[in-house]
Amino acid sequence: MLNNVTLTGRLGKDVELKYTESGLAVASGTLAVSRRFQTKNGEREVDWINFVIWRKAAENFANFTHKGSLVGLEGRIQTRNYENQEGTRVYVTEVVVENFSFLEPKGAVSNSQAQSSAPQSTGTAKQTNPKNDPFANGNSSIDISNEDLPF
Amino acid sequence: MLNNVTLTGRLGKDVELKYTESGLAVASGTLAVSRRFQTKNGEREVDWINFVIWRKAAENFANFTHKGSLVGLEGRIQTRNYENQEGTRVYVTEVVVENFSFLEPKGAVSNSQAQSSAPQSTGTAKQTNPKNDPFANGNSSIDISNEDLPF
Amino acid sequence: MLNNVTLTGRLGKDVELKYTESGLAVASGTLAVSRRFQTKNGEREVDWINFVIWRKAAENFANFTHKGSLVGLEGRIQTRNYENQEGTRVYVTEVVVENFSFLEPKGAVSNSQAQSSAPQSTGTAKQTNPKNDPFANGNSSIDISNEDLPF
Amino acid sequence: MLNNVTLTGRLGKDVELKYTESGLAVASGTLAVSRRFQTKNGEREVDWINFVIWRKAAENFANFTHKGSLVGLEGRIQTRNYENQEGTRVYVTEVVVENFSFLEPKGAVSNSQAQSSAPQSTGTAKQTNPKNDPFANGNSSIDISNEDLPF
DNA sequence: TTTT
DNA sequence: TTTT
Repeated sequence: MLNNVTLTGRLGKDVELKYTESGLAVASGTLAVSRRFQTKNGEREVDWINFVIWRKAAENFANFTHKGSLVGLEGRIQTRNYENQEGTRVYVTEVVVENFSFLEPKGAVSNSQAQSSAPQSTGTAKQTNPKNDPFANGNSSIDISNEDLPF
Repeated sequence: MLNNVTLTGRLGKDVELKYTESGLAVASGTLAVSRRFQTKNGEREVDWINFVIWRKAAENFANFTHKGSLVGLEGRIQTRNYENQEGTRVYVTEVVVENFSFLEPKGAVSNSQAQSSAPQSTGTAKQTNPKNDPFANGNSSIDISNEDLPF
Repeated sequence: MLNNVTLTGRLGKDVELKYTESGLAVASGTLAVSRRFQTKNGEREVDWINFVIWRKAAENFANFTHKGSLVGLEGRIQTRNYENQEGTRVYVTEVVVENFSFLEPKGAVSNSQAQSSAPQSTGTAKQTNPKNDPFANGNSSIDISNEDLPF
Repeated sequence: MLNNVTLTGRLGKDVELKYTESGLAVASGTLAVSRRFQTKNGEREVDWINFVIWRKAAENFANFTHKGSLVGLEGRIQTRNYENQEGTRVYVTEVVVENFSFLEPKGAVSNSQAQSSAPQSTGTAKQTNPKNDPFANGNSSIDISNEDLPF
């Protein structure tokens, strides 16, 4: 069945990069997407949309974004559920990202490198220190060979 | 910001039609969208995606669909949260439908009218008894004047 | 950059299956998508959208659809231009399909097999004779291994 | 039927703002959307996608964008055809924009005001001289009342 | 809590 | 638990 989502927005915080036991990279984050219409009182509400990215793309995304980054995401809606510690079932809806696009003007990202502190195993993103951002205003797949792509 | 969703799938149950205190119609339902890829064991997983439809379109949708109907939905992802009876915050992600399309072959819907039992105030959909489905394989907005459209 | 299209509609004619010199399968077709809104005179206009599908998916699509088939398509818009015989530049806009979904009820496709006449080289689709349609109301990727997928 | 397009890209030139005889504003333009994948020779191709925007939104869009602006567009694919001066039929595929989003960082637009030269009747956009861009990184509908919206 |  |  068709299942297609396209979003632009800003990262609510740094993306979180983890690895599954089998070694697969997964980045998870939440995107702030402000609504088209203002409320009567002139405010603009925001939808906070959770997403995940798999494999090599997860690492790329983590390395070139940070809290506040403006990005575009394409993917599909996924639902899952699990039992939490209290024994109640929790329902999760999130976007599985299949393509992304960096929408920041060139240079904007490098500024943010300072706040990167290279955490380890379960850590937040930013393990590497890209000097320049080749993706700025560009696309997601530069230098990503076909084998690397999870989709 | 851009926020766009397109889905096809089957209704997990009859849509639920309610009215706000101010008299606005709202239909809510959940769509079963089977995934593109099978699991290793040859099964096909399903995403259960919640959605809401507002105003006149809600009534139209409720009147011409039922549990199992094949439909297409267009809209945007919305998130909201509230505190439940136990005092814990519940996070909801759902699709606000802005357009829909009936994908059933003509005649398929009328068969289902038998199982309709016309509940009242808070009730599930199917308040009316359409003899034929003018929307079958067609579109959502037949006979819907501009004033009626919530979008 | 983001570039996402989702469509449902009916095939204006049988899809045309060809092979590139390097042996790649390409299916091309046109989808009739009826518009949401009627004109003042109560008619519903149709957009005729050209599309192409590559590789194994092209063959699957060709084998399981025919003129009139109700399908869902996901992909991206592509533009290209070439010089025709008269030396004037022709601009083409088409959808490159990355995923599709058969929306016909089960059995609907087999009826159409009769009109299939298995043409050769440049020919229209339908080279094989599927008895049943395993995809009906299902998805595009049954029995398609990862190697086969063009996306 | 479903017909949904989402794009991000840069305007190939200033949008062209015209008025129909009945006084409806129409903006037309073309968006450069660079492709996800590079060619073997390391280049990134671009799709040049034509679009139109109607009514008040057309004027807003024209006033706050210029050649090179980074924007997001949502809408649907439309096809039409007409006979040109030479008597040959021309087929047009374009995106009818139903929502848009400015993705430029704040301030970026005002820089471009200098190159605006406010043409008249058939002219290119930029009739007004917005000092600030209230839409920067924001949304399309600020200060647009419901009556103004073409969708 | 789910559909074919 | 949030972004500009």
